[in-house]
Amino acid sequence: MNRSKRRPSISDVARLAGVSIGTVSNVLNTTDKVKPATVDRVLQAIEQLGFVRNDAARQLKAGKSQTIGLIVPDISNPFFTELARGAEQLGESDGYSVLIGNTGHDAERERGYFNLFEQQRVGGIVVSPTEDVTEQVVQLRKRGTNAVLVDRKAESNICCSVSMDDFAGGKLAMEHLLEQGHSEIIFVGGPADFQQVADRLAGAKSVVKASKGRANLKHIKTAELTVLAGREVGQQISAESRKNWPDAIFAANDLLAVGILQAFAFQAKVRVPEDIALIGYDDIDFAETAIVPLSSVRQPASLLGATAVELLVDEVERGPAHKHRQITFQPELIVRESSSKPASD
Amino acid sequence: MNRSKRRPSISDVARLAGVSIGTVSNVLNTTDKVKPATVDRVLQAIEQLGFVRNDAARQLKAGKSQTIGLIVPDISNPFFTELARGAEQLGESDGYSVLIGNTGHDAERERGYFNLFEQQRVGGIVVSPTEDVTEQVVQLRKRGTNAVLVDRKAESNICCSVSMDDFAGGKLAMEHLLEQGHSEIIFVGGPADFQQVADRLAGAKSVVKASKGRANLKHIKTAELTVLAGREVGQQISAESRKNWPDAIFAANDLLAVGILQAFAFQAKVRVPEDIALIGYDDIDFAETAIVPLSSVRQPASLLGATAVELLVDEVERGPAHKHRQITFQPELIVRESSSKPASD
DNA sequence: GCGCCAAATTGAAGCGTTTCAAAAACATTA
DNA sequence: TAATGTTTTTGAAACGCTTCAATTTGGCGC
Repeated sequence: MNRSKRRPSISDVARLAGVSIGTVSNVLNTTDKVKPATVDRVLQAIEQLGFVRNDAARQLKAGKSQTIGLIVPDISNPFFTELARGAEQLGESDGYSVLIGNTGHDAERERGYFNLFEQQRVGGIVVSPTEDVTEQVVQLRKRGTNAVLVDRKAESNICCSVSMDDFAGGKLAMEHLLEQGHSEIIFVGGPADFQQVADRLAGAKSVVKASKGRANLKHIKTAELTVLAGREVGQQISAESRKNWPDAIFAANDLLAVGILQAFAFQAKVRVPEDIALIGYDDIDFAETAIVPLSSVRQPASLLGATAVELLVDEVERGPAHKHRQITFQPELIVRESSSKPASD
Repeated sequence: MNRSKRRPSISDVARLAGVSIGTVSNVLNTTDKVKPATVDRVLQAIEQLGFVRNDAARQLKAGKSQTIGLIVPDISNPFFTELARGAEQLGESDGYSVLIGNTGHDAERERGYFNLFEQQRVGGIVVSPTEDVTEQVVQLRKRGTNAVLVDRKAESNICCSVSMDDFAGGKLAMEHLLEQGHSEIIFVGGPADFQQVADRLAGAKSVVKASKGRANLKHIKTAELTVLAGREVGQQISAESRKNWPDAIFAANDLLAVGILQAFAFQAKVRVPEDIALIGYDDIDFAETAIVPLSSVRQPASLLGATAVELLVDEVERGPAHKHRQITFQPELIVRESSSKPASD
């Protein structure tokens, strides 16, 4: 109707209902100390005026908001979509909304979201960091905003963190490949300064070392952890003459593995697993339904997100009684067809 | 340090810098009417105290926030991820942050986000609706919050909308399949009450009708538009005896098409496009890199999102001068291998 | 030193809530 | 009826910011 008019406030409601603003506030917050008849009158006035509570004012008074900021490097990666879902679910059950900030691996944008969330006085921040955020977290905390690291281990005493044991995951995948009788193996992944990638590679290397020459590991670096990057590597490998093919490929994540799979399938030259075995990492939903069901190292992404939020909420609500914890989950090997021992060979 | 202490406010800064709070505010808002020396002093005080502006207070005063709420039914669908990206980019260039609410096709959650966003006094709401939101939008608008529909056409006069011509898209795909010489065609998709799906099917049907008996269209309904649902349909079709196979399949979106493709490839029975041609819808990034590059009907998802935000911002900023518009984009046929005419046949 | 103008700074009002001590209304008992 | 206890209601004081009319300061010409 009259779009220019001020939106009705709590005091407009009070006036119309013939009560004080304190009473309206009590009704809004469902305090049980208001007489039912009064409640009705107030609700009616609210309805009539189309009153909607102003969250900014509420927050200003409260000093804190029932919101958690989640910063992730790449929301289009199913691992993070899943992680976010876990965070949202646990947040909701504790009465928090989760706001997602997507950085695209850009440190600048990461800092932008730290700022935005701090200005909004979110209850706390969960971050899967792109760059080293230790200093930022320390500062943030000094100013009174809590933070929890996810998918990255924190230096203890700084803050809580929920991470995966990527080194163990790398070992798991590599040991599996060796057990299957493979010895010439290629690790595909990058950039090298992604901690997770580096750890997985290190885990794999440790197995090679322990095998005392029974296995050999090469590393093909990629600029990204995407399907497209995987596809390029796959084409590159299948273009080699057959004798240069590895026995197996360990991809740093499932997106890469899927890309490799696509390249192989498209050219119909390399058969998986008969010619080259393949294992990925993350066990995204898509792995199971890939053209050849993909072996992978499962990370409980949803649980990671949920646990991070849980720790954060604990910190926010228990205050000084809270103690920082570094939780590390162990990954789990999921064997599917892409890395199975050739049946008849 | 002392985490219990109140966070510093603008007046703490003012006191330390020896100026009035008005001046501090001017510095924060980079008004040019402050002497450089004063600016320095204030900035130093801000630094020293670790002051961070309280956004709630700022918003309360302003009455509006520089935020736009975006409500989508399924953020894990690349179409919506892309749409959101477009919305974010345009929003950012106009100085708005975009908050994303994911409903999972749940009308209850959709209403929840409407409420949340309204309480937060967002600048406006962009929604790709799950249920009919006409009434909600009308109410919202009456109370002073603007909204724009995306991927769904609005009844004119209600609000702006940015949609795709799904009927035309359905025609496009179908005409292409007929041109390739196919006549027995299956449309895969559902639920039937998704407007987009219904429109695409209607478009396809209109072509069949115009063909005067040259073509025949069946409909296999699915409960979701996911890879998994597609896979099931694919298995079902390939399980049929060869003579019951259709010439071509038109999938209501690319996720379904990819699932179908997977089922066919896995069982190595049906060849695409030699045995059955396949076309999807959306042209998600993944379509091009699918195991058989997937023909599709391109929707400029990013542009949809950006345009919706553009209309919303126009409405918010120009107020009464704004006129509602219903923008409809035309989809574009993208022919790839999955539907090409068999080379030698 | 004076007057004048522009530039810089001030400070109080107000945004819409929540909170909480105090007041009012009502109920119960002596 | 008065005294007492209990349930409701009240209303003013924050919360931390922006705004803007009013005031102060500083520069300049005379």
